[in-house]
Amino acid sequence: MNKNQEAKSTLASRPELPWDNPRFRNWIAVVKAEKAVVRELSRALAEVDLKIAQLDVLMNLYRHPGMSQHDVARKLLVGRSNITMLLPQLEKQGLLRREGDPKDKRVMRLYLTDYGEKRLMEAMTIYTALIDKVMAQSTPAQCDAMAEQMRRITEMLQRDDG
Amino acid sequence: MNKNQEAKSTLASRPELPWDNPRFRNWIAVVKAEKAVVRELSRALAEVDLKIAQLDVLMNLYRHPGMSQHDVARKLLVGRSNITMLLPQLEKQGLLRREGDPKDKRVMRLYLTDYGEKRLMEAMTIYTALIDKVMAQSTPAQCDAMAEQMRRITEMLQRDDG
DNA sequence: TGATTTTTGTTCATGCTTGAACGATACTGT
DNA sequence: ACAGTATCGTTCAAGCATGAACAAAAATCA
Repeated sequence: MNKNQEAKSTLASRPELPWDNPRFRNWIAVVKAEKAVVRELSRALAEVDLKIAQLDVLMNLYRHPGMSQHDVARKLLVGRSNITMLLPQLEKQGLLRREGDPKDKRVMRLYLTDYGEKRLMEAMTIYTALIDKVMAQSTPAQCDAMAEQMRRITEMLQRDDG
Repeated sequence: MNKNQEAKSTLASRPELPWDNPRFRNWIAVVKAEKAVVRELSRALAEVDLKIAQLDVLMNLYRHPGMSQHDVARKLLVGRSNITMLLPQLEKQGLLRREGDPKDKRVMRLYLTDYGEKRLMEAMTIYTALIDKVMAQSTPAQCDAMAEQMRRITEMLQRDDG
């Protein structure tokens, strides 16, 4: 392996290295776990021939039928062009349909088809199974506490944004 | 603004949805928070003209001077080709140098330059400042507990991998 | 030794995401 | 009504990550 650590005399002399900061190490753990779950989810979703980005769109359309492309983009925190280039694949597969809004000819309203809903349900079965397995690593109370922390973080950063 | 949300009657009629699963909602909170922090970190790192992927490489080289490209790729959970295409930018900036290993002519050993170390420290100042702000949303005990959960998750999924 | 298999890094084609520029449409204020 | 402004969706070029295919160099083993 690699055992050339003698250059670390410099390291020991440095005060307060980021890697010794417990908060920093804790955050790294979050990133790693998120990456691992996303990776696993990607693999699992291949079984129903869906990408995560596509599933995100379908999920939002299920909850909010008739969303505009702009709405979806904002909800998913991606650019509008991203949605534009994502939709043709989904439409070609017959998962959703786009209808021009008669009130505002600029916007396209998006609706899940029955087939799209069926495929969404298949994907969600896979998704929830994975999340159940992941969250089963902790007690429900711990999960709730963790989620609460995460929501505070998100809220704090969004506050800084605006 | 836009206030056309009357399509919500449909929502109430839907039975037992994944979105009502508390564990599922909790995980979504994790993903959102992670995304928000990554987004903010990207913006902040622009000040020192570094991408997150580049910083990841520099951080690992600081801790393990002489790593091979393969080692770095495995550590960062990315493909080897990714590293190949990442290095020229860093080398051109004078942040690191590549040396062929005399013992094994296949491998290229990577070392941070003094300048690279300096730039790394600047970036880490920004990084840790952000993480401190983020983690300050919870008590140290809560952060530790959360990180512990995350480590269990990562470990569980890696076990499934192998 | 010589043949086979692994490993390391590179190249290349592909796909995803972004941001800027654009046309069409709607809104605002005078 | 009209000129200026804002919004929605599209297009396009650019940046990044990925995986397959490849050449060079080790490692393995008969």
